[in-house]
Amino acid sequence: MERLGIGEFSARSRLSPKALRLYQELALLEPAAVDPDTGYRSYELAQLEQAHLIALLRRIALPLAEIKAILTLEPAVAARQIAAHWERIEAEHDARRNLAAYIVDLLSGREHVMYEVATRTLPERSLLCQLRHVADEKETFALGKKFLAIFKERPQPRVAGAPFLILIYYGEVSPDSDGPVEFCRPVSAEQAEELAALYPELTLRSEPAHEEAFVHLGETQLSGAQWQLVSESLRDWSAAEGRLPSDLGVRLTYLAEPPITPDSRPEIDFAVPLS
Amino acid sequence: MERLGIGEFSARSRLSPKALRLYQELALLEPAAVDPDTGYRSYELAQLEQAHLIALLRRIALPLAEIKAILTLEPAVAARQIAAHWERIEAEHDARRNLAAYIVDLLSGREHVMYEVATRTLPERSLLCQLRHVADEKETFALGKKFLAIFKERPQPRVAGAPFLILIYYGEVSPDSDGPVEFCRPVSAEQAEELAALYPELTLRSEPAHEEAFVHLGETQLSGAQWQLVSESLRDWSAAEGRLPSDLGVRLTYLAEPPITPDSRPEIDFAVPLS
DNA sequence: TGTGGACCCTGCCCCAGGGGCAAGGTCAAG
DNA sequence: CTTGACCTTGCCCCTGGGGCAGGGTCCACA
Repeated sequence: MERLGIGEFSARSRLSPKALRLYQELALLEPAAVDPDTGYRSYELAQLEQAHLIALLRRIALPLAEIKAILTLEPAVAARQIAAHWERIEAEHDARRNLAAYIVDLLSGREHVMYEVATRTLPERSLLCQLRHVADEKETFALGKKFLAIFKERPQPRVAGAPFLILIYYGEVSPDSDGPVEFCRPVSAEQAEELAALYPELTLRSEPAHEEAFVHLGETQLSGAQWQLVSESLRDWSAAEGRLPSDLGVRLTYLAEPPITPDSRPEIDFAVPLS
Repeated sequence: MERLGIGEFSARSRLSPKALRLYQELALLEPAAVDPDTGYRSYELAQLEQAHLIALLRRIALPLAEIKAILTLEPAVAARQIAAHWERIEAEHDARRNLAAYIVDLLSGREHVMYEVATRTLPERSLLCQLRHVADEKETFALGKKFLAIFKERPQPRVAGAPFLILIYYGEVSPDSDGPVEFCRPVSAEQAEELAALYPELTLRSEPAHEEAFVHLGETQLSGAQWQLVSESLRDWSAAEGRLPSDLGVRLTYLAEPPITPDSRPEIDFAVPLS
């Protein structure tokens, strides 16, 4: 069995010796043997394959922790994971692309198409809510579906004219910041207590009357790219009107109940409470 | 003039206080005033604009150092810089996309289209060379053009059958690793000395006879995506044949002199010397 | 006039994914 | 035996902040 020193192995795998030592420490790629006296590492030829896979995965910016997980999987499963991961990267990249275009337009003095902002006053409301931490939009969608399913099981008349679902984002939903997001259903004040008893997994809270600025998005799916532009529109409006958003979270208001599928395009408002 | 504490300014600009302190330290965004006794920072409303621009630029992953440079520019110039920067990001992303697809295919057990590898033996050659550090492909192209221009000024007959330009990459050409790249023109051994005198800006060196593995790319422009696949093809071949590349740099061989324009598609070989 | 709570300060350690360097141990060829 | 190439560990550096500790400030309320 041919053995390679770390230098040889480094040259053949195109991974630096430093990186190889790190991968050993993280149990990503263990040398075939380590001399107990000298500490010299030695690798086997067959390990080049794994080393090469790691190098490839690093080149698409996969974190070492995820690489470690992927190495333990069946190749076919690993392939699906990587494809899914790449899709997320692709989505983030798309959002950034639109933002870059917006910035360039902004600095060039070109006008960018913005959304129209209006305000509305809301009365005090009773809400049945569920607070959740989510890492990406897909998870939000899945949780939203589960939330709505709760009401399908034990259906209750909705408050007339009220949205059937409100998503309140208390923080950015992204890999580095996981919300939280609150899923809410407005209920009538009189029935609030008895309904709350009916849905023990939900929290009843009431929201004081307030004013909010909103953008009507129509029947659409809110992509990362749109999200950027919508929040820019609100920022512009806020600066022009001198009205400041309060810190109560940004809301997506679903106005009419559609059949919820990944392709459904419910009628949405994007809103921020004002202080 | 209304002043804001760092907390207020942070909330309005959506930059964390920590980030604001960092930006002050880096002279990116200086507070309008700093209380000499307490160290309290205060900002002016008008600074929100700059803060917002910084936040936007950070969201497209522009490094703070580049943001600092951009802030000093005319908006229109800044817009062009950002557009150019984004184009580079986009190119890198494209290369990664192809690589991701390749990895997924590899792990799925699907066959990927690979390039055909052959070998050839080269005699000892005399080369007139210029070694340069380059950060991206555009720079390589620009320098290659300048290199060829040298020979246009003082034209010399070429060695029959030899390529008119060889690019030797001693390291990766990317933002974090800038080559170096060597631009070479083979010349006949007898005339080498006198030609070298004619081109004082070039270095004369001779390369020993050797064998190299190569891929014929035809008339094409080598994109980042192709580059990945070509080097995978050579790696596969190397593993299968048991022949190892020497560390003398990867070569692009331009076979026939075309008119050099950004759209030209000269006939190219991609080669690695064997040890 | 105190006092509590909200702000704010600096300074330190932490993250990934290594790069670079220093001080010292090892190995093979001449 | 020496020399140079190779290897080891350990430490500090980079980005762009997050988080926390220990301590100072500011304002409103009692």
